[in-house]
Amino acid sequence: MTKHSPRSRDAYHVGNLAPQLLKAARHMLEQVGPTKLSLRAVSERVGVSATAAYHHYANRAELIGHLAAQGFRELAQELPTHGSENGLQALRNACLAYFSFARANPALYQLMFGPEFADGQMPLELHGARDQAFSELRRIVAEVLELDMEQPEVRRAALAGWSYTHGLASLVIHRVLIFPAGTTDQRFVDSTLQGLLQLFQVEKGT
Amino acid sequence: MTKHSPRSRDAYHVGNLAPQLLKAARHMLEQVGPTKLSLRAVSERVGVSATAAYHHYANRAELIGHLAAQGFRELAQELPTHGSENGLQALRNACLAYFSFARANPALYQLMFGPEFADGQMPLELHGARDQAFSELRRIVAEVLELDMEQPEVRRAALAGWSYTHGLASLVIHRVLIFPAGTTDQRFVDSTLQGLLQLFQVEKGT
DNA sequence: ACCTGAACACCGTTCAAGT
DNA sequence: ACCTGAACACCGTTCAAGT
Repeated sequence: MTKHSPRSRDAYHVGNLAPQLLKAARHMLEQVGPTKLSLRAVSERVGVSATAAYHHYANRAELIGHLAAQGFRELAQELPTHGSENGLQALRNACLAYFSFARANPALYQLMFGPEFADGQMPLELHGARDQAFSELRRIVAEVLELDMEQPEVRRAALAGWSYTHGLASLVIHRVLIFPAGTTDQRFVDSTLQGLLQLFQVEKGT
Repeated sequence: MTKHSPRSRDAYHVGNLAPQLLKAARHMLEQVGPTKLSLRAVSERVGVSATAAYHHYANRAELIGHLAAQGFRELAQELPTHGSENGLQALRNACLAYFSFARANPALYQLMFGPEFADGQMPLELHGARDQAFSELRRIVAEVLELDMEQPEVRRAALAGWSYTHGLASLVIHRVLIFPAGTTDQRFVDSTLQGLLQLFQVEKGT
């Protein structure tokens, strides 16, 4: 009969709210999409008042900033191309890993590269995580080119490679390109890479 | 003294509201960004009640759908690479035109490729305009490859080229890559294209 | 046919107050 | 220190009503 008795959402406060909010947000993100993820809904899901989140995150932007940072960390982890025989293989494998990550976490990927952070303002954590992911890419490209990571050629080539892969992932995720029904990520990435090669074989001839 | 006298917003109704709303929306889009463009604000700007728009567009999605379609039409128009000496030049010029369009209309570009239309649902007009823009790209690639537009090789190559250019534009627009201060669109596109070439010169050696 | 105002169900965010 | 409820300024959208 005491006031302690749980009332279906387990009373007053929960303990470590911050990570719980993050987890709930991550889960809801893939359900409702990056633009429609609301603080109020996330709070309610955790079983806490709508304003409780503001004691752990400055605002919505900071919450989704953490989400995006998490995404970049996971992406950076999956990039390393374990056992690749040669440069071509390493590049292809990185491209494939990148593409598969985006396909597996479409809403998170949209958030990571979406307009929410297009203005300069974004959490430091996010900026760091993003740079680290790009570093991973540069490392791979440096190996392929057999140059030092800091060389400007490496930077340019990494940037170009990132553009290509990001573009492919982005177009598929936003359903601008319809991903062919009967195919695997691997086959699709390979086939499109063939297309790119063909475009440049012509260029070399001129 | 009649009721006809204009009251600063010119009385009851305006005439051709639909295009006026579109125009106002287009203008506000670049100011507030794709996610924050609101029907209410657009309506107020035109000087009309918040609900008036619903007599001309089914909902917000349809309004911004028209906006995006307009974007694809303009993009398709700017792609044709008038006088290009050879294939490489044509490709580069298309890439540059595409990139410049995105840089000149960042919010519109974000809208065109943003999550708003990632679910299957989008206006027919938008779908058509998008396909037409892609057709333009295929035509250019077909010329470069000296093949028929309908060939699957052309489709794949166009898709790859689109991915690359879209990726580059998208990363710059979302400020993932910081566009170098002292540079022009032309120099930036050329430099990055060099990077891509370098990446593939290695591949050819394997 | 075209537009308005009130209303509903949502948002993000602030602030005084409670434990 | 951590959480809540009421409140404010916004949304999209519906609906009955006005011209």
